[in-house]
Amino acid sequence: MPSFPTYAVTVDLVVLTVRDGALAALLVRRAAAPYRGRWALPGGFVLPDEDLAGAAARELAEETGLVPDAVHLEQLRTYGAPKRDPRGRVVTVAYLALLPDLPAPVAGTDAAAARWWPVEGVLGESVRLAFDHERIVGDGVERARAKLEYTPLGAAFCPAEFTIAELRQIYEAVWGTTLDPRNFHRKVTGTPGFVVETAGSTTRNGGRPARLYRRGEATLLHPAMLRP
Amino acid sequence: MPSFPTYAVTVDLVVLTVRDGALAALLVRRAAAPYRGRWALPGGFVLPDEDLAGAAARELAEETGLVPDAVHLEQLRTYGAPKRDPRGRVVTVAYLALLPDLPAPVAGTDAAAARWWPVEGVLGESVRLAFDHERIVGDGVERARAKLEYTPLGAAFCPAEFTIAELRQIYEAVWGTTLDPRNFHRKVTGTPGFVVETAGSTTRNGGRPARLYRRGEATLLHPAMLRP
DNA sequence: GCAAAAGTGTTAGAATTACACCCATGC
DNA sequence: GCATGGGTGTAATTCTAACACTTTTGC
Repeated sequence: MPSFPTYAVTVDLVVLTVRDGALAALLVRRAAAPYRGRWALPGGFVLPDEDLAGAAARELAEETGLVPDAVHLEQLRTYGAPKRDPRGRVVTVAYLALLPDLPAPVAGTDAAAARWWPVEGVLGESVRLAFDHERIVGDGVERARAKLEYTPLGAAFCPAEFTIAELRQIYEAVWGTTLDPRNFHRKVTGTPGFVVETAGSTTRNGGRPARLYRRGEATLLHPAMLRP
Repeated sequence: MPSFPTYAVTVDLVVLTVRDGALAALLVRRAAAPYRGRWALPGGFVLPDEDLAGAAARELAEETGLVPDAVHLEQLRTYGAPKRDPRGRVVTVAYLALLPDLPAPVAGTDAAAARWWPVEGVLGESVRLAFDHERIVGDGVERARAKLEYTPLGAAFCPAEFTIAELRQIYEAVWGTTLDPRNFHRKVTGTPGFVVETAGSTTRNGGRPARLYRRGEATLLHPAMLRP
């Protein structure tokens, strides 16, 4: 094997949830240079005997206290432009995590300053991120929006039991649209494996009691639910 | 910045074309250990001042002589399991390239032994690849199959001018199915921006002359063309 | 003329859309 | 009773699937 250049390899996490009717990303404030004081994606170096998904799961657990089974975590894309980190050549493998709105917002151990930011602000002008993280967030959001079309992943944003209207509000927040409640209900309940009816019901949203559902086993939607 | 582990970073290419009615991948025979003599994906180290897509384009040009504009090249996925390369920790960023069937099959400069292999054999038992390359090929093939559904990328496998029937044969080869020629024709010509009619026609496939088309400007198909 | 492939027409079914309307609760 | 949201019915429309049929070439 000839000599070859070496690189630092990190994982960065685009952690998304729906809070207050809006899609939000988890960001941490950088305590050290470069970009000291700027908001950035949570992440860190890949350890020597850890695989990439394992590093992503570890970082997510450190930031949120969540066990990997409870969340959806998938590889997003890898970023490796030569000048993306002023300290040297750093290649980062970005992962996308989709979470229910957490009761204890951020139970991080090493995140003194971590909070949820609406993605509208992050992708607009109101929050400036470190490194190329705004682009990574943008790619993560677009992946999430696309996946809601052809997978049942919208339920990953919901707690264990949820109503169809709550699921619909997830779609509306992620896509930034409104959906017909009646057609949405039929589409979701009529797609085998999308959701499973439970015994319970709730009136937490007012009006007639709504049935509670759990996530189903399906991984793909046929046919897809297209954005309007 | 604390101390951190460093890694070798490579790009590996899943280069696909359709030859003799079958989807085929470009593989090179390894001249050195490990896996000496085994077939593997073309690829190599990312140079210090090169970005990832640039490294992929350079490797592709070295193997095929093709300029980047003429081919479709996209990032596929990154593989970084600790033991995937016995020489040490190597993270590889896989790229997917889609090419027309080349007249001069492999005009590689540094590929003494390079050839096209039908993916059926690569993903079956008849060819054993080095490293985790079989899995990478599998991921690339699945990406290509999926993308034909919702993008006009099938045309990336065709020469500059092609008939609708030739495009249909691409789909049939990639998906391993048969498609109704009449409905396919209507779907392709009826989707704005998928293909653009040219002045020419050809009888190279026998029968009534077929109009020749070029790739259109569209990047997404609405509605998608689903696999049967 | 005949074979072969290109391309058009037509019809039945499936899925989406847009609403009207009824249901079951809290107050 | 009445407001509120949950859920079903139904018709118009669009998209797909299946296949009969016509067109234009080579031989």
